[in-house]
Amino acid sequence: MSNQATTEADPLQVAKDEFITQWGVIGNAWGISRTMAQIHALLMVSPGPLCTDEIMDELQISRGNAHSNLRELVSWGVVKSVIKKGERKEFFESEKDVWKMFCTITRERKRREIDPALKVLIDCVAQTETIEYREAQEFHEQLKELCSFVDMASRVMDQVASSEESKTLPMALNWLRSKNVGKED
Amino acid sequence: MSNQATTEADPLQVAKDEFITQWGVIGNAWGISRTMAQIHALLMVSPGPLCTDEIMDELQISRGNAHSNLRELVSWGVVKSVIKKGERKEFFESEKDVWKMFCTITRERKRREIDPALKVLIDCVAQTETIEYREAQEFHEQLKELCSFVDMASRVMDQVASSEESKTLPMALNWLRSKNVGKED
DNA sequence: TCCAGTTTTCAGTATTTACTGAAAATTGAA
DNA sequence: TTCAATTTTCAGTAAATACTGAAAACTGGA
Repeated sequence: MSNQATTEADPLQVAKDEFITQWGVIGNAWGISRTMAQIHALLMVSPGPLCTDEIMDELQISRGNAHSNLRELVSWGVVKSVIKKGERKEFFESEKDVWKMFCTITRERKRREIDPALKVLIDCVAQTETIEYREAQEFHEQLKELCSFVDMASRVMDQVASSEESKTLPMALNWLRSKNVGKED
Repeated sequence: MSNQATTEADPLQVAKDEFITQWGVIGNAWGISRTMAQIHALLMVSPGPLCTDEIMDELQISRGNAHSNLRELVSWGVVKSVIKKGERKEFFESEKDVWKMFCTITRERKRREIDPALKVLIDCVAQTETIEYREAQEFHEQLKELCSFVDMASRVMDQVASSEESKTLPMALNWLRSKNVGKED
């Protein structure tokens, strides 16, 4: 069950391993492949950049697997490749600022998941624009609501992703609270 | 490729089929099984509740498949089972208010995805509390930041889920815009 | 109690996704 | 240009997930 090549009982190493393993489980529950989440976790808690072989060794995975998941992480923008001078091989390092990481992921999810959905919905709305019997109009209304909701969500994500301050989240929380007073169940 | 049992060229039916198919594709991109998303779409655009057989027939899927995906949708809270008087079988109907649907899903995702993640992080933080050399402290700091971020996100989701007004999203958009003035790239 | 209608379960199978390991391609130093 | 280091690709395989269909369990009326 262990992901480690080392068998030592260094408490720091143990804690890191535990974190990496659990982050993999979480990632999996979020629809991210276990390995990708583990690589991300490993890079997040490593003091410096790591090369492919170190990652392969640490997580006991093949070169191909490490390679493709690293590329995927880079394409999401949460991991950057760095070249150390004198060294020929590529090293990888994770963004460590949680808020920046969140903004990057938000931007990317919007682009990959929300935008295409919106496009589909707009097409469907257009298709039913001209049909006039009653059931068609109900359908058309339902789609329009979905559409404007997704559109709104898309705009919110744009704004979130471009607000560079990590204070935004706590402030949003207060703002929401103030709008929800007396609504506890 | 068609999901339909009927072959008619009714433009409304065509548009609905298109929507159902596409919603399946979208759901898939979001980590929801294609079939589950399709059943949800079908119920969203049906004028009244449908029974299992109607769904099986419409989407050309087996009873077992329809059954388990319907249970899953019910457990998410986005579909309700209704019993028509006189009829012995169960019917299913989707929540149609988009904002309510969003709140329900937010609540559920928080419970299933955020809460367990937070628990794991808190455990890891506790484990590294007492180790004192420098690298351990960096790791500990990194975890604490992650932890407080996820905790904050969790609270935001709570608030969003309990704000019953569909106006909340547009208002949030304005609020974010006002905080982001002059930040366009 | 019996039974037809209906829901639930689940072993077997199909489909999709993830991973391996080795061969091919690329790179840059000499 | 050569060559060793490194990255990339990809056919084959393993693992995970989704689905089927039929049998078993349940339900309420007669």
